[in-house]
Amino acid sequence: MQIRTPLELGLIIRDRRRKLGLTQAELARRIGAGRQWLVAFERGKSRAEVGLVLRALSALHLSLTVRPDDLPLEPSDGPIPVDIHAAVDAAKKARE
Amino acid sequence: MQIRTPLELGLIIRDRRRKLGLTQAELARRIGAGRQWLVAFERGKSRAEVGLVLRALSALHLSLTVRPDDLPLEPSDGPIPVDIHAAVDAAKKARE
DNA sequence: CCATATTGTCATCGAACGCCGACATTTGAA
DNA sequence: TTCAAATGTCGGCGTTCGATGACAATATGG
Repeated sequence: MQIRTPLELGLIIRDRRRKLGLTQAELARRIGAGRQWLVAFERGKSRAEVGLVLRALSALHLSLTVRPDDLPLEPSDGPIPVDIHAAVDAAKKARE
Repeated sequence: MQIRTPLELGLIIRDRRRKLGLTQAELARRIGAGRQWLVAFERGKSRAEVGLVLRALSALHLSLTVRPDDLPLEPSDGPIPVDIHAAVDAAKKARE
């Protein structure tokens, strides 16, 4: 599964946690985090610390892979390229 | 590439940034972060916020994928399973 | 339905964040 | 080597984190 945003990460972890029959409290305990941290993270908390996220993935036996994005299999009609400048600018404005 | 720790993530981003001929200041500017954040993150900062990390990956055209860890191709002799309890406990002690 | 477990929310608090400016160090090219 | 660019470090500042406990709301099953 392709990850683009913190929310996607949260949803994936939520689904996996449920498939494994774990409660939020149980998973939180296993990764050494507070239960509320998991609640917020599964709901897309963007400022969650990456160390805890990696521990959560590990505890759920989910492996994370990074690879170059180029070399599109379908040259045209692939995923729409994101203009990160626009995205960041929009985010900054949204912050007020 | 398989990611297990924040440091691995930082090193991958550092390598990619260099391959693309970007300076820390340039990349930081593009993702809307301070230059010092990138410095710390590339060196393994474990408490970096995940939102910025995802923006960095995106800006470098690196795609992130998550998949279940089971289904080992080599049933025996594969990667050593991590005892997350021990890992978390060790980390907590290391914190003092 | 009711009882219970699970999940979500609130307020508090110390700790660490990320930003910034300034400076030290390292790197790389002329 | 020399010098400028890039990288690393420091202190200060306001903000937000994540842990905790307590409570409300929402599943879940008997």
